Amino acid sequence: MSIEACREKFKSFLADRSLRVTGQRMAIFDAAFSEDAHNTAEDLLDRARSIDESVSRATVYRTLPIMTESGLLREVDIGRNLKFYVANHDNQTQQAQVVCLDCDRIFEISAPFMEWYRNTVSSNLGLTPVAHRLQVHARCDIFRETGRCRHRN
Amino acid sequence: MSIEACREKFKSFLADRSLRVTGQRMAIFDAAFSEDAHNTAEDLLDRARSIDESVSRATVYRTLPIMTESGLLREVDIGRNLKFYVANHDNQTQQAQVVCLDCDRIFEISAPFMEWYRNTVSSNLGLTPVAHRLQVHARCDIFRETGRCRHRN
DNA sequence: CTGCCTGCAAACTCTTTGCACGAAT
DNA sequence: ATTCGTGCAAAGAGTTTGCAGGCAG
Repeated sequence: MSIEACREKFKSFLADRSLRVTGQRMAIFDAAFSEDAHNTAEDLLDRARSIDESVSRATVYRTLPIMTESGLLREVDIGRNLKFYVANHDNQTQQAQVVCLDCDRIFEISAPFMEWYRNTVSSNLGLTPVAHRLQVHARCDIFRETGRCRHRN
Repeated sequence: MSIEACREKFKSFLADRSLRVTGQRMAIFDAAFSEDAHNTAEDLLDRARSIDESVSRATVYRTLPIMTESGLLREVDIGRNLKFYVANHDNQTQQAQVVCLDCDRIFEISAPFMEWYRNTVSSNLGLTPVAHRLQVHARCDIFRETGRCRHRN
């Protein structure tokens, strides 16, 4: 989906919930969609400020959950006391991550079987699945030995 | 594996690494194995202190990574800025969690296909898998409506 | 005009760290 | 006797919150 379409979708989402379409919220949206990467809250604060200088850290932290709920942002938590946020152009939910512990990269991969798995597992327990997380943490031997690999430098 | 066997295994692990077998470390071990539950560091501190009053928070935080590396403890991070620790009697690594967002429980389930999955995915990227995480977050409609479900109360 | 939204700074939670003392080998 | 382990308290990182003023609807 185009950024413009996502932008409109975000505005609609806010309107539907009787939330206000403020300059700060749109600056944070633009920051998140200006780069397809794994951004920290701080990354987004910096980038949002370069669009609208008045954006504060508090507003970023207050806005990220809203964008996450709208489905336009995916929250990626790889267990490092630090969350990453990824623009979610196509409302994808069947993603998994491979986290390289050596070159420190996060690779997004699709994991279509999660749809089936989470339904199976949850219904066995009488629960309704709402989200899942699937991650593989790995090492890059080449990077560790040579200081570079095909993923980073 | 029996607690006693695990206890000996922990002592061997420490010895092999030239780490000392201290009263505090063993108290923390005993705290972790005294209850098969998802314990926070604070839970384990309380319990360890009831065994050996001198145990400090710092030592708990310094010991948990050692126990985790030994394979006798599993670290469970469900994305809440708070880690849980589970005694790992049988060196299990193919576990997944179902986290109920309503009754706030964590269910451990086995996910044997992860062995295959993590190998497949990592080798596609030229990486060596070292760990994985698989979680399904779910809601319990019955609990939300009635305040109780078959899992809690 | 009304009440949600905001920036600021302080508070919070969990975890880590520097230091001097104490205990395991 | 050495050296590693420990408790204490302070620092640290990321995130949340109370408040008074500002702006969207």
